[in-house]
Amino acid sequence: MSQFKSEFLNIMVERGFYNQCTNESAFDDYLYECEKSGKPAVGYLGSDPTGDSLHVGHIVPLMMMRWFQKCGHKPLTLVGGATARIGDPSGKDKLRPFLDEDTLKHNIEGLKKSFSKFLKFGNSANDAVMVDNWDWFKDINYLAFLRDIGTYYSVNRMLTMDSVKSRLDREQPMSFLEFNYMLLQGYDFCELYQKYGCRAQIAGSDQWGNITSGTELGRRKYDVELFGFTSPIITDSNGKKMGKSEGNAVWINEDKLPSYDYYQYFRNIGDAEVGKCLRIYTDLPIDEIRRLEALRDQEINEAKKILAFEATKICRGEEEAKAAQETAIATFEKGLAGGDLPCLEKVSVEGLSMLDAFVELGFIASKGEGRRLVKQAGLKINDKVISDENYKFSSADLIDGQIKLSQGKKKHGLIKIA
RNA sequence: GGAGGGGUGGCAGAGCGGUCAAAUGCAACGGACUGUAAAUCCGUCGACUUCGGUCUACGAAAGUUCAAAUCUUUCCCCCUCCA
Repeated sequence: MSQFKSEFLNIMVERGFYNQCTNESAFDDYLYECEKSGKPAVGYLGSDPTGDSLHVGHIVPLMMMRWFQKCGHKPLTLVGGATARIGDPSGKDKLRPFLDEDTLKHNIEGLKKSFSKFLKFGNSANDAVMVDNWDWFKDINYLAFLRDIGTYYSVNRMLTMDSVKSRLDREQPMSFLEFNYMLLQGYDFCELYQKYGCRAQIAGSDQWGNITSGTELGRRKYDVELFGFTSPIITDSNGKKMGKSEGNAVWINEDKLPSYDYYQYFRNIGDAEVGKCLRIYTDLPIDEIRRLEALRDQEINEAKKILAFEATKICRGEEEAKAAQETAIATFEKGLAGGDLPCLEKVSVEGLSMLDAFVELGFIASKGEGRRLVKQAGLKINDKVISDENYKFSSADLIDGQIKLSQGKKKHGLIKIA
Protein backbone atom coordinates (compact mmCIF):
# COMPACT_ATOMS: atom_id res chain seq x y z
CA MET A 1 0.00 0.00 0.00
CA SER A 2 2.84 2.36 0.68
CA GLN A 3 4.37 4.02 -2.27
CA PHE A 4 7.95 3.39 -1.23
CA LYS A 5 9.89 0.65 0.47
CA SER A 6 11.71 2.97 2.82
CA GLU A 7 10.00 4.43 5.83
CA PHE A 8 11.68 7.76 5.32
CA LEU A 9 10.37 8.41 1.84
CA ASN A 10 6.90 7.35 2.81
CA ILE A 11 6.89 9.83 5.64
CA MET A 12 8.19 12.55 3.38
CA VAL A 13 5.39 12.02 0.90
CA GLU A 14 2.71 11.66 3.51
CA ARG A 15 3.68 14.87 5.26
CA GLY A 16 4.23 17.00 2.20
CA PHE A 17 8.01 17.28 2.31
CA TYR A 18 8.68 15.67 -1.02
CA ASN A 19 9.34 17.87 -3.98
CA GLN A 20 12.05 16.39 -6.14
CA CYS A 21 14.65 13.66 -6.01
CA THR A 22 17.62 12.98 -8.24
CA ASN A 23 16.79 9.30 -8.47
CA GLU A 24 13.72 8.34 -6.54
CA SER A 25 13.82 4.58 -6.86
CA ALA A 26 17.55 4.24 -6.26
CA PHE A 27 17.32 6.51 -3.23
CA ASP A 28 14.44 4.43 -1.95
CA ASP A 29 16.45 1.24 -2.41
CA TYR A 30 19.43 2.73 -0.64
CA LEU A 31 17.35 3.89 2.33
CA TYR A 32 15.49 0.64 2.49
CA GLU A 33 18.71 -1.36 2.60
CA CYS A 34 19.99 0.84 5.38
CA GLU A 35 16.78 0.66 7.37
CA LYS A 36 16.68 -3.10 7.00
CA SER A 37 20.30 -3.70 7.91
CA GLY A 38 20.29 -1.21 10.77
CA LYS A 39 23.28 0.55 9.30
CA PRO A 40 22.31 4.22 9.09
CA ALA A 41 22.24 6.06 5.82
CA VAL A 42 24.12 9.32 6.00
CA GLY A 43 22.63 12.55 4.71
CA TYR A 44 23.49 16.18 5.09
CA LEU A 45 21.83 19.52 5.35
CA GLY A 46 23.88 22.61 4.69
CA SER A 47 23.34 26.14 5.83
CA ASP A 48 25.48 29.20 5.41
CA PRO A 49 26.09 31.27 8.53
CA THR A 50 24.85 34.54 7.08
CA GLY A 51 22.73 35.15 10.17
CA ASP A 52 23.03 34.14 13.79
CA SER A 53 19.90 32.03 13.94
CA LEU A 54 17.76 30.02 11.60
CA HIS A 55 14.11 31.02 11.30
CA VAL A 56 10.83 29.36 10.56
CA GLY A 57 11.57 29.39 6.85
CA HIS A 58 14.46 27.01 7.49
CA ILE A 59 12.43 24.54 9.49
CA VAL A 60 11.26 22.48 6.55
CA PRO A 61 14.63 20.88 5.79
CA LEU A 62 15.35 20.71 9.52
CA MET A 63 12.23 18.66 10.06
CA MET A 64 13.14 16.48 7.11
CA MET A 65 16.41 15.77 8.82
CA ARG A 66 14.60 15.14 12.05
CA TRP A 67 12.52 12.44 10.38
CA PHE A 68 15.61 11.14 8.65
CA GLN A 69 17.15 10.62 12.06
CA LYS A 70 13.97 9.13 13.47
CA CYS A 71 14.08 6.57 10.71
CA GLY A 72 17.46 5.53 12.04
CA HIS A 73 19.68 7.52 9.72
CA LYS A 74 22.55 9.80 10.47
CA PRO A 75 22.24 13.53 9.80
CA LEU A 76 25.24 15.71 9.16
CA THR A 77 24.71 19.41 9.60
CA LEU A 78 27.08 21.46 7.61
CA VAL A 79 27.66 25.09 8.39
CA GLY A 80 29.14 26.90 5.47
CA GLY A 81 31.99 28.77 7.08
CA ALA A 82 33.67 28.76 3.68
CA THR A 83 30.66 29.11 1.41
CA ALA A 84 29.34 32.02 3.45
CA ARG A 85 32.48 33.84 2.39
CA ILE A 86 31.34 33.45 -1.22
CA GLY A 87 27.59 33.92 -1.04
CA ASP A 88 25.04 31.62 -2.65
CA PRO A 89 23.68 33.37 -5.74
CA SER A 90 20.50 31.26 -5.78
CA GLY A 91 17.47 33.48 -5.71
CA LYS A 92 19.54 36.61 -5.20
CA ASP A 93 20.00 39.63 -7.39
CA LYS A 94 23.05 41.04 -5.74
CA LEU A 95 26.31 40.01 -4.24
CA ARG A 96 25.97 39.79 -0.52
CA PRO A 97 28.08 41.96 1.73
CA PHE A 98 31.09 40.23 3.18
CA LEU A 99 30.98 39.14 6.77
CA ASP A 100 33.89 39.67 9.07
CA GLU A 101 35.49 36.87 11.03
CA ASP A 102 33.86 37.69 14.34
CA THR A 103 30.41 37.80 12.82
CA LEU A 104 30.95 34.48 11.10
CA LYS A 105 32.09 32.88 14.30
CA HIS A 106 29.12 34.29 16.16
CA ASN A 107 26.74 33.13 13.42
CA ILE A 108 28.14 29.63 13.36
CA GLU A 109 27.50 29.32 17.09
CA GLY A 110 23.96 30.52 16.52
CA LEU A 111 23.35 27.97 13.77
CA LYS A 112 24.66 25.15 15.89
CA LYS A 113 22.17 26.12 18.51
CA SER A 114 19.36 26.14 15.98
CA PHE A 115 20.32 22.74 14.61
CA SER A 116 20.53 21.17 18.00
CA LYS A 117 16.89 21.93 18.70
CA PHE A 118 15.74 19.64 15.96
CA LEU A 119 18.39 16.95 15.91
CA LYS A 120 20.11 14.82 18.48
CA PHE A 121 23.85 15.23 18.50
CA GLY A 122 26.28 12.80 20.06
CA ASN A 123 28.41 9.77 19.43
CA SER A 124 25.92 7.03 18.65
CA ALA A 125 25.65 5.53 15.22
CA ASN A 126 22.85 7.77 14.06
CA ASP A 127 23.56 10.86 16.13
CA ALA A 128 23.91 14.06 14.23
CA VAL A 129 27.34 15.51 13.57
CA MET A 130 28.19 19.13 12.95
CA VAL A 131 30.73 19.93 10.27
CA ASP A 132 32.11 23.17 8.87
CA ASN A 133 33.29 23.35 5.30
CA TRP A 134 35.87 25.92 6.33
CA ASP A 135 37.82 22.94 7.67
CA TRP A 136 38.49 21.61 4.22
CA PHE A 137 38.43 24.80 2.22
CA LYS A 138 40.70 26.99 4.28
CA ASP A 139 43.91 25.35 3.11
CA ILE A 140 42.89 24.49 -0.37
CA ASN A 141 45.23 25.40 -3.16
CA TYR A 142 43.67 27.28 -6.02
CA LEU A 143 45.50 25.51 -8.82
CA ALA A 144 44.98 22.12 -7.27
CA PHE A 145 41.30 22.85 -6.89
CA LEU A 146 40.93 23.95 -10.47
CA ARG A 147 42.68 20.82 -11.71
CA ASP A 148 40.93 18.41 -9.37
CA ILE A 149 37.44 19.82 -9.51
CA GLY A 150 37.31 22.41 -12.25
CA THR A 151 37.96 19.82 -14.93
CA TYR A 152 34.68 18.13 -14.10
CA TYR A 153 32.59 21.22 -14.63
CA SER A 154 31.41 22.48 -17.95
CA VAL A 155 30.78 26.18 -18.11
CA ASN A 156 28.19 25.51 -20.78
CA ARG A 157 26.30 23.42 -18.27
CA MET A 158 26.79 25.89 -15.44
CA LEU A 159 25.28 28.65 -17.53
CA THR A 160 22.09 26.68 -17.84
CA MET A 161 21.71 26.34 -14.07
CA ASP A 162 18.83 28.34 -12.77
CA SER A 163 20.81 30.30 -10.20
CA VAL A 164 23.09 31.55 -12.97
CA LYS A 165 20.64 31.72 -15.80
CA SER A 166 18.03 33.77 -14.01
CA ARG A 167 20.65 36.27 -12.99
CA LEU A 168 21.84 36.60 -16.57
CA ASP A 169 18.30 36.77 -17.93
CA ARG A 170 17.51 39.65 -15.65
CA GLU A 171 20.76 41.27 -16.68
CA GLN A 172 21.86 41.40 -13.10
CA PRO A 173 25.59 41.12 -12.70
CA MET A 174 27.10 37.95 -11.37
CA SER A 175 30.64 37.95 -10.17
CA PHE A 176 33.04 35.14 -10.86
CA LEU A 177 33.18 34.64 -7.13
CA GLU A 178 29.51 33.73 -6.94
CA PHE A 179 29.76 31.73 -10.12
CA ASN A 180 32.05 29.38 -8.22
CA TYR A 181 29.58 28.77 -5.43
CA MET A 182 28.15 25.61 -6.95
CA LEU A 183 31.60 24.10 -7.27
CA LEU A 184 32.14 24.57 -3.59
CA GLN A 185 28.84 23.05 -2.65
CA GLY A 186 29.49 20.19 -5.03
CA TYR A 187 32.86 19.69 -3.43
CA ASP A 188 31.26 19.69 0.02
CA PHE A 189 29.00 16.86 -0.93
CA CYS A 190 31.88 14.75 -2.21
CA GLU A 191 34.01 15.60 0.79
CA LEU A 192 31.27 14.40 3.10
CA TYR A 193 30.92 11.30 1.00
CA GLN A 194 34.62 10.60 1.39
CA LYS A 195 34.74 11.35 5.10
CA TYR A 196 31.42 10.08 6.34
CA GLY A 197 30.04 8.00 3.53
CA CYS A 198 27.35 10.63 3.06
CA ARG A 199 25.20 9.83 0.05
CA ALA A 200 22.28 12.21 0.41
CA GLN A 201 21.73 15.92 0.56
CA ILE A 202 18.46 17.31 1.78
CA ALA A 203 17.44 20.91 1.23
CA GLY A 204 14.84 23.32 -0.07
CA SER A 205 14.05 23.24 -3.76
CA ASP A 206 16.01 26.42 -4.40
CA GLN A 207 19.12 24.35 -3.80
CA TRP A 208 18.46 21.97 -6.65
CA GLY A 209 21.19 23.35 -8.87
CA ASN A 210 23.76 23.25 -6.14
CA ILE A 211 22.76 19.73 -5.21
CA THR A 212 23.02 18.35 -8.70
CA SER A 213 26.39 20.01 -8.91
CA GLY A 214 27.40 17.65 -6.11
CA THR A 215 25.76 14.54 -7.47
CA GLU A 216 27.32 15.08 -10.87
CA LEU A 217 30.73 15.65 -9.37
CA GLY A 218 30.32 12.47 -7.36
CA ARG A 219 29.45 10.49 -10.42
CA ARG A 220 32.32 11.86 -12.49
CA LYS A 221 35.06 11.91 -9.93
CA TYR A 222 34.23 9.02 -7.62
CA ASP A 223 31.87 7.02 -9.76
CA VAL A 224 29.30 6.96 -7.00
CA GLU A 225 25.65 7.85 -7.12
CA LEU A 226 24.84 10.57 -4.64
CA PHE A 227 21.25 11.55 -3.98
CA GLY A 228 19.59 14.90 -3.76
CA PHE A 229 16.21 15.33 -2.16
CA THR A 230 14.33 18.59 -1.93
CA SER A 231 11.27 20.01 -0.25
CA PRO A 232 8.83 22.38 -1.86
CA ILE A 233 9.01 26.01 -0.81
CA ILE A 234 6.30 26.36 1.78
CA THR A 235 4.11 29.38 1.28
CA ASP A 236 1.02 30.71 2.96
CA SER A 237 -2.29 31.18 1.18
CA ASN A 238 -1.08 34.45 -0.30
CA GLY A 239 1.86 32.70 -1.86
CA LYS A 240 4.32 34.37 0.43
CA LYS A 241 7.12 32.46 2.06
CA MET A 242 6.44 31.36 5.59
CA GLY A 243 8.33 32.73 8.48
CA LYS A 244 7.61 36.40 8.81
CA SER A 245 5.54 37.91 11.55
CA GLU A 246 4.90 41.63 11.63
CA GLY A 247 7.55 41.92 9.00
CA ASN A 248 10.13 40.28 11.23
CA ALA A 249 11.57 36.82 10.91
CA VAL A 250 10.32 34.22 13.35
CA TRP A 251 13.60 33.06 14.82
CA ILE A 252 14.41 29.61 16.10
CA ASN A 253 16.79 30.74 18.81
CA GLU A 254 15.17 31.97 21.99
CA ASP A 255 17.55 34.87 22.43
CA LYS A 256 16.17 36.30 19.18
CA LEU A 257 12.47 35.78 19.85
CA PRO A 258 10.52 34.99 23.03
CA SER A 259 8.77 31.63 23.07
CA TYR A 260 5.44 33.36 23.55
CA ASP A 261 5.87 35.13 20.20
CA TYR A 262 6.98 31.90 18.59
CA TYR A 263 3.85 30.23 19.88
CA GLN A 264 1.68 33.09 18.70
CA TYR A 265 3.10 32.88 15.20
CA PHE A 266 1.70 29.39 14.80
CA ARG A 267 -1.45 30.18 16.73
CA ASN A 268 -2.26 32.87 14.17
CA ILE A 269 -1.73 30.75 11.10
CA GLY A 270 -4.48 30.85 8.46
CA ASP A 271 -7.18 28.19 8.44
CA ALA A 272 -6.06 26.89 5.09
CA GLU A 273 -2.56 26.29 6.39
CA VAL A 274 -3.39 24.26 9.46
CA GLY A 275 -3.13 20.81 7.92
CA LYS A 276 0.01 21.62 6.02
CA CYS A 277 1.64 23.14 9.07
CA LEU A 278 0.72 20.28 11.35
CA ARG A 279 2.40 17.88 8.95
CA ILE A 280 5.49 19.94 8.59
CA TYR A 281 6.05 21.64 11.91
CA THR A 282 4.97 18.96 14.36
CA ASP A 283 5.76 15.32 15.11
CA LEU A 284 2.11 14.39 15.52
CA PRO A 285 1.00 11.14 13.90
CA ILE A 286 -0.66 11.54 10.59
CA ASP A 287 -4.01 10.15 11.72
CA GLU A 288 -4.25 12.74 14.43
CA ILE A 289 -3.44 15.43 11.90
CA ARG A 290 -6.16 14.22 9.57
CA ARG A 291 -8.66 14.52 12.36
CA LEU A 292 -7.51 18.00 13.34
CA GLU A 293 -7.42 19.45 9.87
CA ALA A 294 -10.97 18.33 9.25
CA LEU A 295 -12.23 20.69 11.93
CA ARG A 296 -14.06 23.77 10.77
CA ASP A 297 -14.94 27.26 11.92
CA GLN A 298 -14.59 27.75 15.66
CA GLU A 299 -13.27 24.27 16.16
CA ILE A 300 -10.26 24.73 13.97
CA ASN A 301 -8.91 27.01 16.66
CA GLU A 302 -8.35 23.90 18.73
CA ALA A 303 -6.19 22.54 15.95
CA LYS A 304 -4.26 25.79 15.87
CA LYS A 305 -3.59 25.60 19.57
CA ILE A 306 -2.24 22.11 19.21
CA LEU A 307 -0.14 23.20 16.26
CA ALA A 308 1.28 26.13 18.20
CA PHE A 309 1.99 24.01 21.25
CA GLU A 310 3.62 21.16 19.36
CA ALA A 311 5.69 23.42 17.17
CA THR A 312 6.90 25.41 20.17
CA LYS A 313 7.67 22.22 22.04
CA ILE A 314 10.06 21.00 19.39
CA CYS A 315 11.87 24.25 19.12
CA ARG A 316 11.73 25.64 22.66
CA GLY A 317 11.02 22.67 24.86
CA GLU A 318 7.90 21.53 26.65
CA GLU A 319 8.23 23.94 29.57
CA GLU A 320 8.38 26.98 27.35
CA ALA A 321 5.55 25.71 25.20
CA LYS A 322 3.34 25.25 28.25
CA ALA A 323 4.16 28.66 29.60
CA ALA A 324 3.41 30.25 26.26
CA GLN A 325 0.16 28.38 25.95
CA GLU A 326 -0.97 29.29 29.42
CA THR A 327 -0.18 32.91 28.84
CA ALA A 328 -2.09 32.86 25.57
CA ILE A 329 -5.12 31.25 27.15
CA ALA A 330 -5.12 33.62 30.09
CA THR A 331 -4.68 36.64 27.86
CA PHE A 332 -7.07 35.86 25.06
CA GLU A 333 -9.67 33.56 26.51
CA LYS A 334 -9.96 34.82 30.04
CA GLY A 335 -9.00 38.40 29.35
CA LEU A 336 -6.47 38.27 32.17
CA ALA A 337 -2.84 39.15 32.13
CA GLY A 338 -0.80 36.02 31.52
CA GLY A 339 2.53 35.60 33.21
CA ASP A 340 4.72 35.15 30.16
CA LEU A 341 3.89 38.47 28.52
CA PRO A 342 6.56 41.04 27.84
CA CYS A 343 7.06 42.93 31.05
CA LEU A 344 8.42 46.19 32.42
CA GLU A 345 9.48 46.38 36.04
CA LYS A 346 9.02 49.69 37.80
CA VAL A 347 9.53 50.87 41.32
CA SER A 348 6.54 53.14 41.01
CA VAL A 349 4.10 53.94 38.25
CA GLU A 350 3.05 57.28 39.66
CA GLY A 351 3.22 59.87 36.88
CA LEU A 352 4.69 57.46 34.33
CA SER A 353 3.68 58.46 30.83
CA MET A 354 1.68 55.82 29.03
CA LEU A 355 3.39 56.49 25.70
CA ASP A 356 6.81 56.13 27.26
CA ALA A 357 5.80 52.79 28.70
CA PHE A 358 4.63 51.54 25.30
CA VAL A 359 7.84 52.70 23.69
CA GLU A 360 9.87 51.01 26.39
CA LEU A 361 8.02 47.75 25.85
CA GLY A 362 8.89 47.98 22.19
CA PHE A 363 5.27 47.92 21.06
CA ILE A 364 5.56 51.24 19.34
CA ALA A 365 8.59 52.76 17.68
CA SER A 366 7.89 56.36 18.57
CA LYS A 367 5.53 58.53 20.52
CA GLY A 368 4.15 59.85 17.26
CA GLU A 369 3.09 56.36 16.35
CA GLY A 370 1.52 56.05 19.79
CA ARG A 371 -0.43 59.25 19.34
CA ARG A 372 -1.76 57.97 16.05
CA LEU A 373 -2.78 54.72 17.65
CA VAL A 374 -4.61 56.60 20.37
CA LYS A 375 -6.61 58.41 17.70
CA GLN A 376 -7.45 55.07 16.15
CA ALA A 377 -8.43 53.54 19.49
CA GLY A 378 -5.54 51.11 19.28
CA LEU A 379 -4.08 51.40 22.76
CA LYS A 380 -5.60 49.93 25.88
CA ILE A 381 -4.76 49.93 29.55
CA ASN A 382 -6.30 47.16 31.55
CA ASP A 383 -8.50 46.44 28.54
CA LYS A 384 -9.94 49.93 28.46
CA VAL A 385 -9.36 52.07 25.38
CA ILE A 386 -7.36 55.17 26.18
CA SER A 387 -8.31 58.38 24.40
CA ASP A 388 -5.90 60.73 26.13
CA GLU A 389 -2.51 60.54 24.50
CA ASN A 390 -0.89 62.19 27.49
CA TYR A 391 -2.28 59.72 29.95
CA LYS A 392 -0.14 59.29 33.03
CA PHE A 393 -0.35 56.27 35.25
CA SER A 394 -1.19 56.42 38.89
CA SER A 395 -1.35 53.74 41.52
CA ALA A 396 -5.09 53.55 40.87
CA ASP A 397 -4.29 51.72 37.65
CA LEU A 398 -2.63 48.88 39.47
CA ILE A 399 -4.51 45.63 39.58
CA ASP A 400 -2.82 43.03 41.74
CA GLY A 401 0.38 45.06 41.51
CA GLN A 402 0.43 45.19 37.74
CA ILE A 403 -0.96 47.06 34.78
CA LYS A 404 -1.87 45.42 31.51
CA LEU A 405 -0.96 47.29 28.35
CA SER A 406 -2.38 46.31 25.00
CA GLN A 407 -1.68 47.46 21.50
CA GLY A 408 -4.27 46.29 19.06
CA LYS A 409 -5.88 42.98 19.75
CA LYS A 410 -2.81 40.83 19.85
CA LYS A 411 0.04 42.61 21.51
CA HIS A 412 -0.14 42.56 25.27
CA GLY A 413 2.37 43.43 27.93
CA LEU A 414 2.64 44.23 31.62
CA ILE A 415 4.07 46.76 33.99
CA LYS A 416 4.90 45.25 37.32
CA ILE A 417 5.89 46.88 40.54
CA ALA A 418 9.31 45.62 41.46
C1' G B 1 41.06 53.75 -19.99
C1' G B 2 36.65 55.91 -23.16
C1' A B 3 31.22 56.90 -23.70
C1' G B 4 26.55 56.85 -21.55
C1' G B 5 22.69 55.85 -17.55
C1' G B 6 21.71 55.94 -12.47
C1' G B 7 21.79 56.38 -6.67
C1' U B 8 14.65 59.07 -3.59
C1' G B 9 10.94 56.49 2.42
C1' G B 10 10.96 48.76 4.51
C1' C B 11 10.80 47.45 -1.00
C1' A B 12 9.39 48.87 -6.03
C1' G B 13 9.02 53.47 -8.36
C1' A B 14 7.27 58.97 -9.71
C1' G B 15 9.02 63.89 -9.04
C1' C B 16 13.62 67.26 -11.92
C1' G B 17 13.83 75.11 -8.73
C1' G B 18 8.89 77.02 -4.72
C1' U B 19 2.24 74.50 -3.83
C1' C B 20 7.49 68.13 -1.43
C1' A B 21 7.72 64.96 4.62
C1' A B 22 7.94 63.75 -1.39
C1' A B 23 2.59 60.68 -6.26
C1' U B 24 1.42 55.51 -6.94
C1' G B 25 1.80 50.27 -5.81
C1' C B 26 3.37 46.51 -2.35
C1' A B 27 4.51 45.51 2.64
C1' A B 28 3.34 47.07 7.61
C1' C B 29 0.09 48.99 11.51
C1' G B 30 -4.95 50.44 13.86
C1' G B 31 -10.35 50.00 13.56
C1' A B 32 -15.07 47.51 11.85
C1' C B 33 -16.94 42.36 10.77
C1' U B 34 -15.29 37.51 12.95
C1' G B 35 -12.81 32.81 15.54
C1' U B 36 -6.18 35.55 18.23
C1' A B 37 -8.33 32.80 10.72
C1' A B 38 -9.17 34.35 5.56
C1' A B 39 -11.65 37.85 2.53
C1' U B 40 -13.72 42.73 2.57
C1' C B 41 -14.37 47.82 4.05
C1' C B 42 -12.49 52.34 6.64
C1' G B 43 -8.19 54.73 8.51
C1' U B 44 -2.77 55.42 9.47
C1' C B 45 2.16 55.02 7.83
C1' G B 46 9.84 60.51 9.35
C1' A B 47 10.81 62.45 14.58
C1' C B 48 9.35 65.82 18.44
C1' U B 49 5.16 68.72 19.84
C1' U B 50 2.09 72.99 24.84
C1' C B 51 -1.21 70.40 18.04
C1' G B 52 0.21 76.77 16.59
C1' G B 53 4.37 74.51 14.81
C1' U B 54 9.68 72.85 15.23
C1' C B 55 13.50 69.69 13.48
C1' U B 56 15.80 65.81 10.41
C1' A B 57 15.52 63.67 5.48
C1' C B 58 15.77 62.24 -1.57
C1' G B 59 24.34 58.60 -2.02
C1' A B 60 28.44 62.37 0.60
C1' A B 61 30.45 67.23 0.83
C1' A B 62 30.70 72.18 -0.90
C1' G B 63 28.28 76.01 -3.82
C1' U B 64 24.40 79.10 -6.80
C1' U B 65 19.50 81.04 -5.12
C1' C B 66 14.91 84.71 -1.24
C1' A B 67 13.99 79.25 -2.06
C1' A B 68 17.23 72.94 -3.98
C1' A B 69 15.21 65.93 -4.05
C1' U B 70 15.26 69.21 -8.26
C1' C B 71 20.84 73.66 -10.88
C1' U B 72 26.67 73.65 -10.46
C1' U B 73 31.36 71.40 -8.70
C1' U B 74 34.06 67.57 -6.32
C1' C B 75 33.92 62.80 -4.19
C1' C B 76 31.85 57.78 -3.29
C1' C B 77 28.98 53.71 -5.16
C1' C B 78 26.11 50.92 -8.98
C1' C B 79 24.79 49.61 -14.06
C1' U B 80 25.29 49.40 -19.66
C1' C B 81 28.27 49.65 -23.98
C1' C B 82 33.27 50.17 -26.17
C1' A B 83 38.70 49.26 -25.42
